[in-house]
Amino acid sequence: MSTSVAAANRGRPKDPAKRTAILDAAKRLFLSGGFSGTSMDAVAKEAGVSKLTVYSHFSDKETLFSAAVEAKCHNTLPEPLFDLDVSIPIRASLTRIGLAFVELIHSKEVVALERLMCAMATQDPQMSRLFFEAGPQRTLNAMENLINRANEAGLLATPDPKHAAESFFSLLQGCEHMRTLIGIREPMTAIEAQPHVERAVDMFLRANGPERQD
Amino acid sequence: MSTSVAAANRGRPKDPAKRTAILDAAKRLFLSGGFSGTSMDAVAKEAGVSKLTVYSHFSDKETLFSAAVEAKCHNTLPEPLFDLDVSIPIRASLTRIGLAFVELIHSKEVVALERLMCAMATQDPQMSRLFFEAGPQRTLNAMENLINRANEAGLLATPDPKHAAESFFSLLQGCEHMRTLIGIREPMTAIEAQPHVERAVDMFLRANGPERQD
DNA sequence: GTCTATATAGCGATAGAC
DNA sequence: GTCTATCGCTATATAGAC
Repeated sequence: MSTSVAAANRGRPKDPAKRTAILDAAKRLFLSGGFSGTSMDAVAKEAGVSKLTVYSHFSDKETLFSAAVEAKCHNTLPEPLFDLDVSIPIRASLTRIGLAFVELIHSKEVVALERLMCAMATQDPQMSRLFFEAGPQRTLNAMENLINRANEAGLLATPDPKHAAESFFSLLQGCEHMRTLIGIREPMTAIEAQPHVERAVDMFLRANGPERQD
Repeated sequence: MSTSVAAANRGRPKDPAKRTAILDAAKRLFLSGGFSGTSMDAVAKEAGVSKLTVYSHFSDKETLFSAAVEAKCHNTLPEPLFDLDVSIPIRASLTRIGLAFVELIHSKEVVALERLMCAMATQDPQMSRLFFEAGPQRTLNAMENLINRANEAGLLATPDPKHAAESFFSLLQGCEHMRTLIGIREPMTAIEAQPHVERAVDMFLRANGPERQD
């Protein structure tokens, strides 16, 4: 009642540039240091503002964390990648998607985000849900649609497109991605990715190619 | 020089039961709360001893953490599981391994450990290395050996046993394991695991079965 | 008596809230 | 910038084994 809209806009307006600077700083620090490993002091310092300014834009640490993570969750493969071109071999289409996927999941940003989501599992699974639906789930859906269209075009003969999409990305992840996640190897380079993707596509086509024997 | 063996054993001996209690408490708390999320006070309380007792057994927090993690790292599948029985169909052998693997990686203990290793990636990758070599790497090696023996027995025709082993476990992990890791679904039940494993074995045999066409 | 494990209390540093 | 809670860690004191 007492806090009317008019009252809320009184006084010196908040600087949107500072809000952006705070959010950017929070994104960097939370992603690399996690929730408890990042202090509000550090965020303020990184953003070049006072701690009070941080609290004036974001009521508490949890709110700032949520805002930072949400802004980082939209890591997906470009949609045009999943536009099926029936005039080129399906193997080429799958290889192109595979290479882009491997590059994505080995990017510094996605690796850091996945690590953070593992940490959030025991604290706030709602945040993980947000991430998964904004990122991986969209990619899975796009792949399933592509498989359906390839089936209709006779390029594939996949009995179960949903599980086929999951198996394709599982193969692309492989064991190397887990090694990268836990920090015992560097992210895959493009040179390393090529044969890895070819093996995954090979296996996928053996199970789902048009010449498959049932 | 001055601290001889005789001198070290003089006086009131440390209670081994308390050391065990401290380690057990540390294992529980560190695995669920992580390093910075677990206080030495909490460990002392959980173990039912004073904080100084904790420090008398483990010189500092890092040492206690290492001891707790090392004690938890030996999660592997039983070795007899990988003894190839050439008298039963290879599909049955693979299914048995697959079910055990899925059950293992969806166990509370392993999920918590993997989450912890993700958090350690940015802090102490040496710990992750320890975990991977004590656990997953052993399983990968055992599988590679089994594939080699199956090849010799004519049960499989796998051109690249090492990569085949990795692809097998990648398929078994699937997307559901990532969902479990980030906390957006419950671990897979045995009922759910059965068809999942069958699909993975199907795909593996299509690529590596003796009747494969090159 | 001598040595050491354990307990209580508290130091210094740092975090988050305001 | 101030306040308070809490962290890792420790100085002092007590209890127990030889």
